[in-house]
This record gives sequence, C-alpha cells and structure tokens, in this order.
Amino acid sequence: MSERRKPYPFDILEPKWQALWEERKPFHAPNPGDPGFDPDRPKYYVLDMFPYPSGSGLHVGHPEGYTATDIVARYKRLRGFNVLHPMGWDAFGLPAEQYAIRTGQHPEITTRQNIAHFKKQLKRIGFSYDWEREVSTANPDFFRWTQWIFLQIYQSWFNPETQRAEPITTYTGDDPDSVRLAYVAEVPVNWCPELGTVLANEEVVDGKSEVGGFPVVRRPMRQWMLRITAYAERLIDELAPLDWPEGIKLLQRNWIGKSDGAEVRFDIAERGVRNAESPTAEGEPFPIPSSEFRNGITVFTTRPDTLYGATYMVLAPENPLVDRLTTNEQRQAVADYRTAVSAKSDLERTDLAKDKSGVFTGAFAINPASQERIPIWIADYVLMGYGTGAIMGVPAHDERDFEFAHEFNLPIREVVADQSRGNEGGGEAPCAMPPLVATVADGYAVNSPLIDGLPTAEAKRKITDWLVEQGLGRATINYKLRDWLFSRQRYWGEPFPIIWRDGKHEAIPESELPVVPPPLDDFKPTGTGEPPLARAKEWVRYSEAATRELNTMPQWAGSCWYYLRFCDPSNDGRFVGEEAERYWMNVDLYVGGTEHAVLHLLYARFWQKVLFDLGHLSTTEPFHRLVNQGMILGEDGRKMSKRWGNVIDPLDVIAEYGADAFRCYEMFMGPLEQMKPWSMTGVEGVSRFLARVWRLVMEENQAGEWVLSPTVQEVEPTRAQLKVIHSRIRKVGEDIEALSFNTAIAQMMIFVNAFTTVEAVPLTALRTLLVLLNPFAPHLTSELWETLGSRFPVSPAAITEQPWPEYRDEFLVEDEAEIALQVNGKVRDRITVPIAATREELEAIALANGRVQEFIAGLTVRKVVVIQKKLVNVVANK
RNA sequence: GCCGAUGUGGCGAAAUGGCAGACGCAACGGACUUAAAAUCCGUUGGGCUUAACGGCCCGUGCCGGUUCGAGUCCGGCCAUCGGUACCA
Repeated sequence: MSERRKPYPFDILEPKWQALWEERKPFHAPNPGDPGFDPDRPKYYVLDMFPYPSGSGLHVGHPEGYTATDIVARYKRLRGFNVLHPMGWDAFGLPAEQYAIRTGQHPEITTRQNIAHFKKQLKRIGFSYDWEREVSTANPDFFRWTQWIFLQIYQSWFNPETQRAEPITTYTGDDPDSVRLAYVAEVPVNWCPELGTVLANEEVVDGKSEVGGFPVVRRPMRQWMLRITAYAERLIDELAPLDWPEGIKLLQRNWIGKSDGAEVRFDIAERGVRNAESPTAEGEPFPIPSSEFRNGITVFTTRPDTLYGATYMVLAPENPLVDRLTTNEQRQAVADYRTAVSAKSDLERTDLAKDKSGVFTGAFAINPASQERIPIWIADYVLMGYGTGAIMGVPAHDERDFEFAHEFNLPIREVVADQSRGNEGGGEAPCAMPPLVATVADGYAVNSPLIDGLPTAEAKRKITDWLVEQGLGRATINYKLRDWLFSRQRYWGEPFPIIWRDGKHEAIPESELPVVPPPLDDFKPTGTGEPPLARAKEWVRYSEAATRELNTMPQWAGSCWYYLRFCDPSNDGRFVGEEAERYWMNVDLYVGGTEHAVLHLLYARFWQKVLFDLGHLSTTEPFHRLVNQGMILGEDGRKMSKRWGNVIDPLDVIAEYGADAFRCYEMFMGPLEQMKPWSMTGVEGVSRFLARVWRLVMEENQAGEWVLSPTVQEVEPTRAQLKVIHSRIRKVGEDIEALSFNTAIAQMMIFVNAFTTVEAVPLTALRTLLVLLNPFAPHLTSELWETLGSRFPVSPAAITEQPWPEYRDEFLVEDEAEIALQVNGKVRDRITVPIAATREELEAIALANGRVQEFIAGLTVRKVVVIQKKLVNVVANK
C-alpha cells in the first residue's frame, strides 16, 4: 500500500489536542460547592448508554451515539451551560465470566484490561467526557451502593393506599415478607441439565442452550424477585409527559400490557346434574367433596359482555385446581396431557402451537349468567402466569376460543352482533348457525337477556355491575408485566447483601457493605443449580447460625442507577449527594440503541421511582429526553458481521482519515435515528471538506510547511457574506438542537464553499466557522483557532471558551426575493421582486408577465394566490 | 397474525402544505501538471423537441381524496426492515 499523502496533518494535531485535554481537563464539570462551579449557568446532563467493555473493542455503532452526545455536550458548553457528560462501564457480565471459565483468568483482570482498551479507543475519537466521573459497576465503591439500593427495595413495600413505596415498618399486616418489594419465590427458570446451570431467556434459542445446543427445560427454583408489577400503573402513566420517541413509549406500554376487564366466578356443577353436552359425565362422583369448590373457579376476561357466550371453561394445565376437579374417568388423559405439556419448551408451546390441544377434565361449571352447565377443559393455550390461570371459552368472539371449539366440537354461541337486534334473539339455541370466524370487534349484545341490545362498552359495565351485586365478580385490571426475576447463579455479579438464618432471609447491616465476592479459582456452574459462590465455604458461613445468600444480581442492576452515580461519583457517604442529585437530575438527553427500549429503560425507571418514593431522589423519572440511534450497516447494506466480512473498525478509519473526519462522517451519513449503510467514499468526501477548512486558514510554504495563509485578513465581510454567515449560524444552531447533525454539516459545507475562492477571507467569518464546527471537529478547529490566535490574538485563547456566535436578523433579510410564477399550480417563470412588494403589486406583476399571459390566453382568471416571498399562482380556466 | 418504522436521482440524503432533489458520493467534461495524484471549475432525475438560446411533458412505492397548490394532509393497498407472539 502506498502511503497516502494526508490532506491535512490530523495525525499530528489530533494526538496533540487529546494530550492537552487529558492534561488540562477542560471538560471537567465541577459540582455545586466545588471550586470553579458557576451557579449562574444553566445545567445540561447529556448521557450515553454506557458500554459493556467487551474484548473486541469498539465497533462503528458505539461512536455513533457517542459522537451525537459529544456534539451536544460541546455545543451546550459553548452556549454557557454547565454540562455533565460522563462515561463509565457496565462491567459485570457473562462474557468475562465465560472467558474466566475457559482460561482461568479472573474476570476482574479481563474486565480491567478491556476497560483500559475501550477507554483508549474512546479517547482517540476525542470525546469530551469528564473522566473524573468514570464509574465501573464492578468496582466495590460502586456496587456497594447497588447493594445498598437493593436493601432499600428489600426494606420497603408498595402501599396500595398511597400508591407509593414505603418503609416496611409502615406495614401493619402479619407477614411483612409477603409484601416486600424484593421477595423470594419458587419460579420456573430455564434449567439446562447438560450445562448444569440456569440460563437467561436470551441464552435460550429454539428451546436449546445458545452455547452447546443442549436441551433446556423449565424447572422451579427459589429465586429473588422484584415487585415491579406494583408499579405497572405508574410506569404507564408517568411515561406520557416524557420526550421519548412515541414508538418506544408504545413498546413499554405494550410490554406492561394493561388490560381492563372483570373477574367472574363460575360455580362447579354438583354431581348428578343433567348435562346436555356431555352425558357421559353424568352421575360421576367428584374425587373430593364438592364443598371444596364452594368458591368456584374465577376467570379473568376483558369481555364480560360475552358472558352468555361462554360455552366451556379452560384451565391452564399447571393450575392446581385441575387435580381436584378431574374425574376418575379422565384422570389418565389429563395426566398424560400435563406430562406432554411440561416436556415442551416455552418455544414449542407458543411458536409451534398453531393447532389447539387440550383435554376434558370430566368436570362441569355453571355459567353464572345462563345457568348452563359447561365443560371444564385444560389446554396449554391458557397460561398459569396470567390472570387467574383460567378462562371462560367464548368461541364466537375470541379467535383462540373459536379454534379450540372447532377442534373439539364445542358449542359456539353468538352474543355480539354488529347491529342491535333488540331482544329478538334472546332464546335462540346455540350453534343454530355456527359462524365461520370469531367476531372480535365491539358491537351490540344479543342472546344475552340481561344486556340485550346494549353496545359493548355499556354491556360490559352493566354485566359487571350485575356480577358485583350477585357477589359473582368484580371489575379488575391485569398486566402482562411480571415481577422481575432478579437472581442469577453466577460468579461475576453483585452478591446479595442478605443472609439466611433458620430458613429466613435478613438484611446485612449497611455498615458491612460492600459485600465483595469471595476469591474463587473455579467459576464454573456447580452442576446442581447451586450458584458458584457455594464453593467459597468460608465466605458462605456468615456466623454460627447464618449463611450468606449465594445468588448474584443480574447485569441490569448496575445500569439501573449508574446515571445517578455520575452526579457524584466519589461520594462515599451516600449513593449520590443530595445537592448534586438535585442539581444535575434529571438526564436532559439520553442516547442509545433500541435494544434497550424495554428492559433497561423500564428497570431504571422502576428503581428511580422506588428511590423517589423513599425520599432519596428529587425526580420520579430519570430520563427526560430519549433518542435511539439507528444501526450502521456494512457497505453492502447488510448488518455488519464477521460472517459477511463487512465489519468496519473505527480505529482503521481514524488512522487513515483522522478522528474529526470519522466523527463528521458518522453524523453526515443521515438522520441519527435512521438505519444507514457505511460508505468509505463518503468518509473521503467529509475528509475533503475538513481539508478545505484547513486550507482556508493554512497554506503550504516553499519548504512544505503549513503556515497561516495570507488570504486571512482583518476585513469586513461583504453584505452577501454576512448573509451566508448569519443564516449558517442560525441553521447550525437549530439543527444541533434538533439533533439534525447531517444538515448542520451541510450548512457548514455551504459556509466553506462560499469562502474557498475569495481573495481575502475575513477573520471574523473564519472565527465564526471554527466555533460552529468545533463540536463536530474539535481537534481541527482547536488547532486552527490557536494558529489564528498567533497572529490575531484573542482572549480567552481557547476555542472551547468562546461563546457560541449569535446571528443577527438584520443580516438575514434581503432586499429582493426570487419568486415563482405559476399558472394552475405549474411554474411558468421565475422573477426577482423587491421584498417589500405588496400582494396587489405581486398580483399585477404576475398577470402582466409574458409567460403567464401565454398560458392564460383564452382562459378566464378565477383567482390569484399570492404567497409573499414565495410565489404567485394564477388560477384560470375556461 | 398483531404492533412499529421506512419507501424521493446511479448511491447517502434535503425540503414550517408553496420553485422536488440542498449538501455529499459516484460519473463525465475542463483547468493546472512532462505525467499522475492532489486541488480548482463545470455538467449530471427521465423523456420529447430545438441549429442554438430555449421550450414542453413526466417524475417522491401503488390507487383514490382534500386543496389554487400534496413528497408533506386524509382513506385504501403493496413492498422492505425491525419488534412481538395464544396475555383471555
């Protein structure tokens, strides 16, 4: 490869400025009370989603969002803000642990190396982070407070009266452990017998382990849970005012999945009652006395108005009631079915379950509205984890119930019609004319004596009221959101600050934090499902009578609050100082990938709310404005991957074109939020633009050295130049505020193009350009600013201390404007008119215009539309 | 299936309902050079027409609507990409 001549000496000046920033720390933001803090300036907190420092280093996706926030940070500083722009490391995580298992290298060592590598790469791009505030979630000074926050959650409960978290001491019930926001429960987990470990959902692909491809089964295990469901309502409500993409808000709302509906109690039919649909069950004794079902079976439905259409009932196979309901005759079939279902992985159960399956239990329930006996089935399309684990089957108005009824020949009764039919159909026999599809849409109740003729919304209300009166049901709300499974059987995570004594959990005193993981040589899973920490026998024994909790927290834990720690990273008396938190929070701009649209952003909001409720924080939401950057594709338009060989390494690009060109290209590619392909020639184009800026200020002398160009002169810009300058100031500012960086760069290109050929480049124009460009290309502009200052000194000397230029309207207005003359909406001529021309004058000019006359000849002018400074449209016809 | 996003030149993209294609890439032509690179200048949506200046028509995924005027607003489709998956 031949050595390409550098278009400008970025390879010298970029390291020079990076070293200066390192030494002088111009981007350090003092906290209130610290030396150098200026209380008169407004604050701005601009945050990136901090990375997991993987061994492979940065790829071009990371710096996309980071460059955007860096531009905003630098811009806001020039605008006079106190800017908090920190960076840190989401350092606990699986890859380091797996690497440790393979090589025996302690995860802490690997993590430290990776962090050093990442940090070096980030510095090479020239980001203006306040490195004094760097945090790592795996650092004891940090996770000490993660554990402390866990204890706050553990020591509190959600008071439904106040809709807030409160200290557990305010709870007056018998069993505080049953209401804590952190609790222990037996829940099904992904257990991989072959690997001898529990896996996260993300590590299970097609019912097999991502690593090794071994079968994964569901197995109940004792786990720590966080009661995020208590916050479901607030997590939805408090989302509304946030400045987030609507799509992300929707994603969160759907994830929480609020459903309004009713719980309805169905009584169990007494034995011996005649049953039309299934005569075989007649007279068969229940395995247990029917009195046990005094309270019946409760189902959840969003359509209580279809109660009359409920022709059968389905329980989840795991529903504990099934054992007691099943008749002797059906016992074997039910047992077989339950075995078959439990052998299926989640994926098989959902993805492959196009065809409905199920088994009759032999038992019957009574439809409380129609008093009919309806059969009780079990089927795996009913989930134990949602609602009550039981449904009423309304095949006429639910697609799944419809399929099921079809499969097993259950009656289908229409109880909602698209038009009101009054009471006429009240007594119609079910299944008279089975519909071909389920009608899910709202309509009017039919065949439903209590509510016939009512529109769906009203019917729901009335039937629910009736159920309440009868003591058969109540209005209720269900959420898809489940409590958060918070424990992992891993080594490389935060240990729980919890001990066990006599089979009961209790908190470790705050004074004993942090709980540091014990040293281990063997990080492998134990194979029994017991966490690896069990190997540290000494560590496990807390006291004579107590042992430590062996689970660790999931990787999400640190990222749930790292943005708070950035406000006050070295505080060792509190997780964040009150004054610092009040001053900096909340985050004004948060940029990151869509992959965190739900989990991280939901978990962090949850923790924020708990801490807010407990009085530790000043705001209830952490992130005011959220923006998702789009993915960068390879040059071939495909997702970058080793497989396609289309991966771009940022450091290679920087070596060839410089960090400024890299930054500017990433921003010039297209809108930040859009997915877009990489283009090497595009980088070259941007690099050429920066080189033109360089040569606007510098020229090469006889000796081949770059010196300040004599064309730079202290002259007044012409009026035309002033217009270019001031309209660019305005546009660039507006574009940065709107995060429209691609158009901001286009504006600066226009600026440069307007001055490349002039003989005398006005000094003031150059200074303006350099400040505008500084957030985008900080090295280049710093160097040129310094060089200009050597002949034309300014104070303060550094470009980073300049004020952002103000545009002046007087330079934007023009005397004349070119307007379009249209006839019937088509442009027929363009003319230049005085800006002050009145509507009447413009109309007259237009009608007198030769081209216009040509096109309206023989027609009658009906109307003339005048838009000043834009166009005149003559509407004419026969 | 459902939800969401996107669809504009050869390519990346611009356009508060008001002159579609700013800015950049690529391509072509020219200047400079012994030559090349670099740099600078110019042309560049498609079709038709003119000796030429110029002129006309078409054009923002497709069909329709609102409007003096639609890439932009409304209704209905189609395609691509993402997310999600029996949540009663």
